[in-house]
Amino acid sequence: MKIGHAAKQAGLTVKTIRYYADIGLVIPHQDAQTSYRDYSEEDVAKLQFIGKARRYDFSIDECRELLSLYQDKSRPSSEVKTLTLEKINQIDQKITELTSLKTQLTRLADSCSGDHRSDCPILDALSSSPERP
Amino acid sequence: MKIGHAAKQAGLTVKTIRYYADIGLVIPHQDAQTSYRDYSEEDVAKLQFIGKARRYDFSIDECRELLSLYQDKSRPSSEVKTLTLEKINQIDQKITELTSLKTQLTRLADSCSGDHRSDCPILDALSSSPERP
DNA sequence: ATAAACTCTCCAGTCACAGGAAAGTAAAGA
DNA sequence: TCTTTACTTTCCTGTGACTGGAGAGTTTAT
Repeated sequence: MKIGHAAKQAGLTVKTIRYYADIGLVIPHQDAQTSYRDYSEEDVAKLQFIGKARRYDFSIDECRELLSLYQDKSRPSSEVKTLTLEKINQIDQKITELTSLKTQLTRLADSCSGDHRSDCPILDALSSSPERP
Repeated sequence: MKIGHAAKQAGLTVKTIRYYADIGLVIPHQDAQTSYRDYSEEDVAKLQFIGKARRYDFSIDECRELLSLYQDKSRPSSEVKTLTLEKINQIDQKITELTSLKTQLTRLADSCSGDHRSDCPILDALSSSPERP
């Protein structure tokens, strides 16, 4: 099937799929006559797999790893689980950072009257030295 | 003062400061003889300001805006507050997304035995069509 | 036969820098 | 004074994961 069709099936853009072919993530058969990419059902399944993993915030390299695990019928499930737990930790850490950031910004915003006057504790906090956010 | 000194004062790297000069964020005086950048105390204060704002997750463009508000002594504080509240909303949205992601991944990880056997519900979930994560 | 829809490759841009090369300049020590 | 070391300059490339667009070729529908 041609790339546009594959894109619809996989829920990705044509550009993205071409990019995945370029970086060797999902390499379709190439029609010698037309030089059109030709995607098999299996290719589409891989693309769907990647699309989902990307939505779960896995990087391309992690997708590559997951894909090879996916295709290796004899690998232990612990490998996949480890990768997933690592990803959960990364996400957790990011959430912690963002939450702290939000707390601090909220405190700043609360301290600012936000009216027509020019006096602004937010800018004061940003410009005060030394570095004590 | 020269760029290395300014970098230490501001807690940024030399590379970063040069980049900020390139994009017109903080443009120092240029010594005609040596062609060395020459940073004033005020420049350093701006760099510190930007460094702090960046740590608060403001983009470069938002920093540019904050900086111009910072330098405009007559602007109303409401403008700064609005920008800050928008940023808080962005962060909040990101936290929500990540939390949902974490929940889903945790559910997947929990369902996987993670042992030597090859059977893996995580990969099953990633490869199952249609798109119901 | 023609027009619309699709595909191809190649190049540039995104964001906020970091790394590194090659060359010039300044400060410190012998 | 000479040399070494430390600093600075510009320029180019690379990052991640694509997106947008140009210009050309191909297929399908009318």
